[in-house]
Amino acid sequence: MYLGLPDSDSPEIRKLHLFGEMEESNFQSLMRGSYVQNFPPGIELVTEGEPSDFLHIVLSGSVELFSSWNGRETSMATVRPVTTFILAATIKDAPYLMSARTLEKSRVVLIPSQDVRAVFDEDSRFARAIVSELAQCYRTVVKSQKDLKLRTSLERLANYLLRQQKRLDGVQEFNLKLEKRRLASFLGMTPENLSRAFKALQPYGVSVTGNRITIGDQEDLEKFAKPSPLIDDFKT
Amino acid sequence: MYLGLPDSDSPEIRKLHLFGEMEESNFQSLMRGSYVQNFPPGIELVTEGEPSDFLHIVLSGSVELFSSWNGRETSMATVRPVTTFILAATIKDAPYLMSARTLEKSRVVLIPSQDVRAVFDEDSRFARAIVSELAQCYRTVVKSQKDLKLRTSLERLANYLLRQQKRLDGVQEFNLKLEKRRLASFLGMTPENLSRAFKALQPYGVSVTGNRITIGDQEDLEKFAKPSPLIDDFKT
DNA sequence: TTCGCTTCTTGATAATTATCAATTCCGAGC
DNA sequence: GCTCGGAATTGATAATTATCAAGAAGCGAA
Repeated sequence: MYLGLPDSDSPEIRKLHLFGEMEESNFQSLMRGSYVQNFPPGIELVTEGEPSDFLHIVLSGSVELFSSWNGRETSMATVRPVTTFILAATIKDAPYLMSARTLEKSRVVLIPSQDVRAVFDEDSRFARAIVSELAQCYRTVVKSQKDLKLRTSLERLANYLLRQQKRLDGVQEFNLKLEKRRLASFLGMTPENLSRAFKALQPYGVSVTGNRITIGDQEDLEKFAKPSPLIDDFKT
Repeated sequence: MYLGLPDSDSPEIRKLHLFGEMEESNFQSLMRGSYVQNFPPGIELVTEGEPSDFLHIVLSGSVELFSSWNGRETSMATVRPVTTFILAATIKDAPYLMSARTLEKSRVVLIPSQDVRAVFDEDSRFARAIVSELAQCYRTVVKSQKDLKLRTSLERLANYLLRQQKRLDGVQEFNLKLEKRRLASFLGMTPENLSRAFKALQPYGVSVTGNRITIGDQEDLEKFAKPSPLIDDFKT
């Protein structure tokens, strides 16, 4: 009989904001009902429209959130360790609005949604953490919406590169963490367009070899990209 | 000395999901610190980037949420009575991500953010309501993002009209609730483009006179618009 | 290594959307 | 009613972005 999550996995989960402050007994109770699984790349973990039975946590690998309509598909976000996803659907007990698939071999925790809702009612610290996480998610999508509506695709790419650079402490060179076609979809453009956009950024000191990006002159690129904390900062 | 909200306003606020379940004493305490004000049209109530000192509630009139970047501006949402706005910023004690202005003469309640956060910690029912509201907000933006990324402007307009129609119990004729230029901005297009888009929907039975819309053949329009509950439903 | 597959790139073209300029329309205020 | 000014429409044009087709490059499996 299955008795919950392997002990080796729970400490890492406990470290997440979401679970960091809650009562140990409640945490244990959540973990007991959960299970962890390894998936190969390209597996669809979640399908939009289906009931949200589980809160998911990526322990390793990466997961793409995407949506489809009328034969078209768009990448909404990439989830990297260690992060939860589809919290809102779990909380509202509503259908998933996005699908999720593994991009690489990934280790994923599944916590039954009804357990999450039950513990939410018991544990006020957990409740507070959930609120904070949800507010964060909301603000992230709002920023992304502003990015989409206020900027051209070239400006979105330029700002994306600057965000990546900032995340890596301002290094001059770095590798893209996404396949280009997924990056294109995430940025709301076609792969062909992304290719041309990279070229169009050459005059601003951006050069690309495979998935290696070099930002020759950060100031120059910023002068074009005009990054704004109200769109591009992760924290606020 | 000012002693809080006029008694005439609180019942309506109490009716909101957000405040419906909380302890009366906590509700009273929130109301005591709040105040209500009438604004003429076109007043900027909130400016993006500023600290979020108040949770706002529209009691009458309407308020536009919008954002700017690099000299451009886009309409993000319209808030109608009786609804709160900028809850996430209040909860996170983070800067506003959107600005807000009155579209018409409006009556607005201002609740000090720190009071909201304080009561949140005291009152678990209020906390639960906030979570539910935040999750709702989040899901609304995700849907809007899908609308933007997966559809052309013509498809967005068609689906917008169908949503309005549905909201009005399927009436054949109705008035737009927004100026066309604001609708255009909300839909992510220019006013000129919106004008042409209306014409392009004529073959599907849509006719427009001023701000009066007639949907001649709903099925026909739906065949073009392909509405999806995962983008267009309010509730889920 | 080589094969086979997918991704990426490039060029040519088309569709979509934006911009600019000029009317026309409509409503508030006189 | 009339006048004024912003909003909406229309036409012409430009910019942006997508599509289609072909070739190049990269990568894993045999």
